[in-house]
Amino acid sequence: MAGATTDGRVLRGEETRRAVLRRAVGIASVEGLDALSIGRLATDLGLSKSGVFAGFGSKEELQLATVRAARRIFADAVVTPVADTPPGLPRARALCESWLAYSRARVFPGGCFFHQVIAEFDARPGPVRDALADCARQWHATVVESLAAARTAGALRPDTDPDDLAFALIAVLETANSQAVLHEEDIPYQRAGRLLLRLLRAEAADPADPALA
Amino acid sequence: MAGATTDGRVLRGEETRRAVLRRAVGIASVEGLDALSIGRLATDLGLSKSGVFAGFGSKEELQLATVRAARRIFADAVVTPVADTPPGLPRARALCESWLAYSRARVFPGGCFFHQVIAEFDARPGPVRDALADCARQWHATVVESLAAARTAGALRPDTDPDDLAFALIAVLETANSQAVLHEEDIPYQRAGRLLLRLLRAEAADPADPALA
DNA sequence: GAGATATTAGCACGACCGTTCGTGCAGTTT
DNA sequence: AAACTGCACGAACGGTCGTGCTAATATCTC
Repeated sequence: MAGATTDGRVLRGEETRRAVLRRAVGIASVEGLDALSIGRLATDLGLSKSGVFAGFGSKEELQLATVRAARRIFADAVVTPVADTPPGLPRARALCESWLAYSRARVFPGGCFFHQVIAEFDARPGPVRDALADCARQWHATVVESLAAARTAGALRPDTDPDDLAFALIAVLETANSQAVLHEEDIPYQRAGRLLLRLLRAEAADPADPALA
Repeated sequence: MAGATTDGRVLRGEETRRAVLRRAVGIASVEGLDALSIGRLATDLGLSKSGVFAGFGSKEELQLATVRAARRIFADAVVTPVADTPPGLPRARALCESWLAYSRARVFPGGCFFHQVIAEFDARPGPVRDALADCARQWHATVVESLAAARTAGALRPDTDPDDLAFALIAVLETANSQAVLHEEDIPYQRAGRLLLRLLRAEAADPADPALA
């Protein structure tokens, strides 16, 4: 009972699982979840194929675990850092900047993990697609929330539709990521920065709001 | 000499190549270019694996041919239909509407072919990535051209940056496609329609321009 | 210590992969 | 009619895939 949390065996297992997933999110962000192969992961990490397999039970479970791992990394890289900026418009802006930095810094080597794998699975019904849809919904909701808070706080015009605005902001972010990765340029990020500000200013109650400096 | 164009053998060959590519673009738009397998195409079409292979010479050449085929389909579905609408702002708007209709109608069963496969290959250098980058550049240039024409015609404000505006428009289009496919909804398309108009109006010299009705 | 338990290794399986080869056949040329 | 060309076929190659087994090896409980 006392050893339930200190069992060295399961601890070791979790550690290798983590190692596998660390590698898996990297591969998947570049080549997709389908390119994840158990044998390749095993070779890369000096493990046996059956060892990797045993840690997940099936390829689909490996894919789902990879999505969950990426979700944690995304949250840590994008959402958590803005927790201490004031809610409302400042936080909305911070979220966008944080996302841009996340893509630019290649937190995942292939750019945004979710852009890659959502495109891969969006037309393929199944548990993986469902998990990804959930991630997308939550991220979207996070942005919408901050915009709604900004509106109720009076920083955005009352007739602003937070859903529409969030859609536009996210569209700019995703497209910046996509074009920057595809053409190996920085320009899309600069463009996105300008456009985000313009979109927010267009809906701001006070266009000279210091949060949009 | 006279028979150069009536050789029934090469004609038959081209026909099977076309059949293969018809199937290939469909598969690739849903599952990606990597999911194209020569054996699967052969089985689906009642051909032999080696027959399909011989028609392309390598898997990569099959992928490139698939991209070229998709490019033609895209041009026919999106660009060609707007050739008879007047250049400038009307054509820019028509291009966007045409793109939206192309995605909505599932000209490719998995939504926009290029959204799918660009996400798949954007971080993987090679001939396929290069070909896709070319497609993206050309589409982007098409939109920019129409916006630049609109500006020189006086329909857009002189300080409008056609590149920025094209980026924003394309961002809205791509995101509508992505979300509509992922969540199996129509709402993203409606949102995109509204946002496109708002973006264009914001840059229009005359916000009441009949082209933006 | 002995014994229970959880993680890893080794090995084999059937299926599918891209690719190559030799062959048959339909159409063209002479 | 004979020689040639181009497409498609079937069989087979070496590899890799995901997935089952059965040991071997750590770690915990007693």
